[in-house]
Amino acid sequence: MSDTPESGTRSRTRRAILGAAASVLARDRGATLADIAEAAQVGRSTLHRYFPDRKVLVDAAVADSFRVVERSTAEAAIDQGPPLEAMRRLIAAMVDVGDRLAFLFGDPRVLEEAGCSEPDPFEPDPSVPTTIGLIERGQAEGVFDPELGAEWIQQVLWALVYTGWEAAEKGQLPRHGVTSTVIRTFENGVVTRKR
Amino acid sequence: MSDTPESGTRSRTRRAILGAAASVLARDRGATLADIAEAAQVGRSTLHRYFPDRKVLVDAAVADSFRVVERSTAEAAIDQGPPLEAMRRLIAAMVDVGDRLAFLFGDPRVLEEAGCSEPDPFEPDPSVPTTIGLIERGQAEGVFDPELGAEWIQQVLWALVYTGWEAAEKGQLPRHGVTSTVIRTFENGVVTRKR
DNA sequence: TGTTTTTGAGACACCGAAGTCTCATTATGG
DNA sequence: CCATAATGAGACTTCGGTGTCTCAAAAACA
Repeated sequence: MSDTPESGTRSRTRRAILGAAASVLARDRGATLADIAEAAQVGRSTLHRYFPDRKVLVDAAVADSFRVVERSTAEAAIDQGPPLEAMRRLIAAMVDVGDRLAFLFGDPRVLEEAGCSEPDPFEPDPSVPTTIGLIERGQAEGVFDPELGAEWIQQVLWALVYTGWEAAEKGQLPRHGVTSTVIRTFENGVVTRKR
Repeated sequence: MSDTPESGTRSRTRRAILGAAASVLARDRGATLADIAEAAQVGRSTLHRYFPDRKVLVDAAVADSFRVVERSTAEAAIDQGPPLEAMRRLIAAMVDVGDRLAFLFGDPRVLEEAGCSEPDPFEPDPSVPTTIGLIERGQAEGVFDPELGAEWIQQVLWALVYTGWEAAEKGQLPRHGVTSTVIRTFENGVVTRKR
């Protein structure tokens, strides 16, 4: 239980590896540990020194990305204000951490059950506002389509953010336009409607 | 050029392998050739007999899935009738071949450029109606949001169909409800609107 | 500067999947 | 029913990624 605070150098190296892992694996699952080490500008030995084996690394990267996404989405304060506004803030926050999200999105285990603002399949902390909560609130207020399941809407949210990130990644969409495009699509779909 | 028509048995086996490959790889890239062989109810030797190495198999499976998707979407006759109706038929057709689509969707090479009704990055056949064509027609007629890029709308289409397939796969959505849910979401997004 | 920490390069064994081959067994079709 | 086509099981080799270890160089720190 007496965890030495870890030197500044070490924690910096650790973060570099975790970030590289998320980034590389987001673009290519099945990437090699050597690939990740290279992206982190670190020797393969060093990587193994911090993370004994692949599983440990991926687990840590998942947990880390969760924290990053959580931090970002927490700032969106999705339990505050009108659901529509809150959702827009949430989408912006998600796009901001697109690569982390893409990584999590691509991981089979995480993909299973996806509560966005809660740490994994742990028991949901009632004090932390969830995406599902926001969606249900919006449905209750008649803002979000009540005929669609809340989980479905959440899946769509993830899918659209991911698609936006991917489009930007491929240069099909300008970085700065992703958020507004995703929001517009998420809210209205693709069909033109009067008012 | 003199390709022997191939015996009925052989072509049946070949199809079984290709189908199994698409199905298995859709759910798990990185699946083993042994996994695929098992799913195809075929010995690993037989698989290698038909497809010398993994690359050849995957390439063939991609091409085959393309044909399947193409066949299905061709029946939707997306160049006929009102764009909205045509799009609904297209979505239904895509959902019908969801696993093939999921397989293609998950393949890095195919994911690059995605003309849906044309055979790969080959030069587009002007006689074959494309998804992009349908979208642009819809935009011209004012049915689809003209402020969204046609490619973006296509990406969204794929993403939603994929998400729907995945939801059904996980039992989150009943099979029979996928098409209508995807259509509804695609057209209107998730926000409730007056008329 | 001297000491300790941290690192990178390389050598090595290990393991699982891929690919090759043989041979006996089972279908298929004339 | 026989000849041939097709298959499956298994033995075997190859190959690439993984994980372990050593040692000298570089960086951090006091």
